[in-house]
Amino acid sequence: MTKTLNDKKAEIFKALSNPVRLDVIDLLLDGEKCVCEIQQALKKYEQPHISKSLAKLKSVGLIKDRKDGLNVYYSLNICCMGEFMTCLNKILK
Amino acid sequence: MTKTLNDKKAEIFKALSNPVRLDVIDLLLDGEKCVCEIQQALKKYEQPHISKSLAKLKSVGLIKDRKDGLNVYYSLNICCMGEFMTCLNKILK
DNA sequence: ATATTATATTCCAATTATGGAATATTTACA
DNA sequence: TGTAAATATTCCATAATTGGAATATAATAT
Repeated sequence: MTKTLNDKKAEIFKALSNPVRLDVIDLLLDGEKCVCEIQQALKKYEQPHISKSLAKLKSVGLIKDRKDGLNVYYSLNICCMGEFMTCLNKILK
Repeated sequence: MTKTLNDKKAEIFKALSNPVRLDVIDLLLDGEKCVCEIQQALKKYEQPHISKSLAKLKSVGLIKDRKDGLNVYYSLNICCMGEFMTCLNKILK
C-alpha cells in the first residue's frame, strides 16, 4: 500500500514522540553536535539508546549526519523545528 | 514520577503520530467543525474511531470542544499548528 | 416515557514501540 | 597487524498503541 502524505507526517511525529529523542532535538536546535557531545550532555541515557534515537530521527529526515574521522556529527534537517518547539514551550509553560 | 517538559511534548507528538488524527487536524485547520461534519468528510473511518481520535487530540490540549444541543463542535487549540504543517508539507512534497 | 440522533466508551486481539544488555562496526594510530 | 575509541546494530522481554465490534450516554422531540 502506498503511503499518503499524512502517513509520512505521522512517521515524523512518531519519531518526535519520545522524551529522549526530544532531548536530542533540543541539543541540535543549538547547532551541529557530534555524538560524543550529545552523550556528554545526556549522560543519563545509555550510549546505544542515544545511538538508536539518532537513527530514528535520521530515518524520517528530521536530522542529517556527517562523518569526520571517528566522529559523526548530527544536525537538524528541517528549518521550522525551532519555531514549533518555542510555540509548544509557551503553551506548556 | 513527575513529568518533564519533554515528557509532555512527547505526548503531544504522540497524539499527532497517526494518519487519522492528522486527517482530523487538516479539517480543523479550516475552522471549527462538528463531529458530524468530520465524519462526513472522513467516511472511510468508523464513527467510534473518529470519536476516539478526537478524544486523544483533546486529551493533550491540541483541540477543544463546545457542545450545542446534540452536536459537539471541535476546533484547534494551538495557533502554530498550521505553520508547522505547511512546513512539513513543503519538505514532503 | 420512549424513540431517535449524535457522540463517546469499553473490550479485546494483533501489532508496534521501548530500552537494557550484549555485540558489532568503523576509523585512526602505534 | 593489533588495539583503542567512537558509534551502530541486534536480540529480547515488557509495555503501549491500534482499530474493529459492541455497547453506552446525552440531548431532543414526539
